[in-house]
Amino acid sequence: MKSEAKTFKALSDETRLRILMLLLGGELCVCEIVAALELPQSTISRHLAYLKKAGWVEDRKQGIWMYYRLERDDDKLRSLLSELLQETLANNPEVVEALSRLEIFRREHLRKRA
Amino acid sequence: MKSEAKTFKALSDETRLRILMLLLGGELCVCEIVAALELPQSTISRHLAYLKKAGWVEDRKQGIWMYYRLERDDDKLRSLLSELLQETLANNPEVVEALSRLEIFRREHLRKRA
DNA sequence: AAAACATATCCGCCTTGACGGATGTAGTCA
DNA sequence: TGACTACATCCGTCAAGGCGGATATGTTTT
Repeated sequence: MKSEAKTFKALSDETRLRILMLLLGGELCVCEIVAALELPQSTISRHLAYLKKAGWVEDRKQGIWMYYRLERDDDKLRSLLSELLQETLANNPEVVEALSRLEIFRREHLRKRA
Repeated sequence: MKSEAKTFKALSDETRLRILMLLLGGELCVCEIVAALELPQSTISRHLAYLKKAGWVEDRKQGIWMYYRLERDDDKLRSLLSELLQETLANNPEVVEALSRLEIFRREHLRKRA
């Protein structure tokens, strides 16, 4: 029961919810999340570390960048919650806005990277 | 988005998860929850107040007793989460044990009340 | 080597909330 | 009225975790 509480706790912060909503769209590096959410880099890194420790995300280093994506294991609670988040928050204005800022950022940085 | 975070935060504590699992079975008074979970009354009352403030439960006073039940409004997130909890934790050993202690307590206090 | 960038972590500060014994407040019953 | 029960709240204590500027580390580019 402790692990379930921990899983929910990861969702108990607004910033982390937004990060997860972004990651539902696929892998992102830290600077993309920073741009999309307009928050200090240290804040984003801290929350990503939290999400990783809680088992929600995994990371991958590539050159300068650290990419984060949703963890794809067989944890039942987390997969159900992912669906539920998609269902409930996909059209949330704050999420939509963040996704739009993400697109703008990507266009500006016209994929110099791989 | 803040309210969603708050909804999840209510689920981020083991004791509150157990209380909610008990309430999925129907209305309960505080002393029944205390008996089922074997925790100090002040602890249970505190968590119930938290759950009420977070919109998860509502209460009803009857004589000496204070009855709590799951809130039945049309909050989509909460109703989905209730189903999910039922699905995920109904067979959890700690929950099953608590339910059994609840039954014993009820038999001992052979419903003097209405 | 130096400059520029991406990221993680450190730091001090502050708020939230968990704990449970003790106390206050009603309601009930004799 | 007095005793008993159910419950909420107060209290002091403590740990977790939020914030963001500053700093350290590592990578790439020139």
